[in-house]
Amino acid sequence: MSKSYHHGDLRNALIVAAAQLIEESGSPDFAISDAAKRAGVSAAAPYRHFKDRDDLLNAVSELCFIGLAEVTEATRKNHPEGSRECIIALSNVYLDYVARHSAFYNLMWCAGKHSLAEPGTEGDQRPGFYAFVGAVQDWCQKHALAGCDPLDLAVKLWAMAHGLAVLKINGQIAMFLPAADVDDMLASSANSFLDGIEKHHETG
Amino acid sequence: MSKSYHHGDLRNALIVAAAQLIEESGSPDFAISDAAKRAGVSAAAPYRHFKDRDDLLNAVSELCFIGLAEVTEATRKNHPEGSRECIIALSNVYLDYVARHSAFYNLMWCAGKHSLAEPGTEGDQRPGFYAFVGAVQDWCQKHALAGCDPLDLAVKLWAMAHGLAVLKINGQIAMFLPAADVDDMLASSANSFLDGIEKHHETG
DNA sequence: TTGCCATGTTAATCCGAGTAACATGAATGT
DNA sequence: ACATTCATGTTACTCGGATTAACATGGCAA
Repeated sequence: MSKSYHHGDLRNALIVAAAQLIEESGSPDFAISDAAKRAGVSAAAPYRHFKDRDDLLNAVSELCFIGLAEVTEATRKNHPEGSRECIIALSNVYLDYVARHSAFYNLMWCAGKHSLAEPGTEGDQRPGFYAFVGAVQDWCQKHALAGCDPLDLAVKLWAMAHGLAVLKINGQIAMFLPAADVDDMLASSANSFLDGIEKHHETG
Repeated sequence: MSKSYHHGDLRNALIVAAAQLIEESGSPDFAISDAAKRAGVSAAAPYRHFKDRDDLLNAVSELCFIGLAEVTEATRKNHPEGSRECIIALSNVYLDYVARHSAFYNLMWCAGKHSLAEPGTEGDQRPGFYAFVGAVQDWCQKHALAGCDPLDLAVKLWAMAHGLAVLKINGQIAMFLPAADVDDMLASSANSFLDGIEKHHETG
């Protein structure tokens, strides 16, 4: 029989269903009961696998972070170590990922909504970022910029990509610069920034 | 009598009550009925002034944007025209405003939650940003950087400030750089960026 | 004064989150 | 094979809060 009393993989089915509903509606305000229906179970079943709504949302969020880590790490491998190109590529991949998953933006980043997973735990959100840190570290070493902190630099570049992503998602870029290519903006932002860093180390 | 059947200024009272509840709880998930209670009216009264929950939330959001525009414009007036200092100060004021109103962050910026007001209408969110654009424009002229688009530059700097604000609000900065001063990070980010722009115009 | 109608009120309805009590069946030990 | 157990589902609630319907008040204009 195709439908047994026990689902078998309901937890994951619910996460997928929730993700689909979020993507389809463009907002995280779906009904648990709809996710349950889509997974073919009753409205109460989800509570066997998730404490409450936020718990399910967190699981979806983790999925997103895993996806982000994957593309980020893959990108780093495909670019020369220590190259500025690698840093820019990572920034753009980040921007694209965030923009393409804009419906999940609130889940992933919005203030205090969902608890950040603790470092070292399954949902640790840092792996994706550490590809970034590594690339910046390589670049610093290659360019003999011993004085600068790669972590600090990485966070600044990250903020740059993130800021553009948010403004893009919210339509602010389109409002002020209708013809702009956000990828280009990010690349030139990062380039100017890195130029500035290099300049500082040449003259200072 | 102090309490008449008709409130007299219920619309504004509700906006204020909602803003208070959001600030007190740190999240925009307050109950309409609580806002009504605080304004001293019944739970259904708000619907005479707001179509639905989102409509009230939008009104609160507009209030925030007005506040942002005020501090931004004031800051611009208090700094030398065309100075880099003015640009940095504006960036920091922006960062501070967003961080101090983090409970309102979702209302103001989060993806598609609330419609952006149309240009020229009462809730037009651009005035605050145009102080920024103006400062960047002054700087470009003063430094004879004729080739660069001030609007483009302004958006990039804005994204920088915004990105750091988001990462700060969400605790990401604290996670990766526990000792960091985000204001300093923003200032040095913007300085490196502007250094890079200048360098480009010197050499290119 | 008389009536209008914007603004309030009370009393529903509806929807969706979460819980309680019961049901099923896969796995496990005898 | 058979009985027991417990994770996982089910149905049938409760509850809060958004929204609406029908009625009430009173400021204001003709």
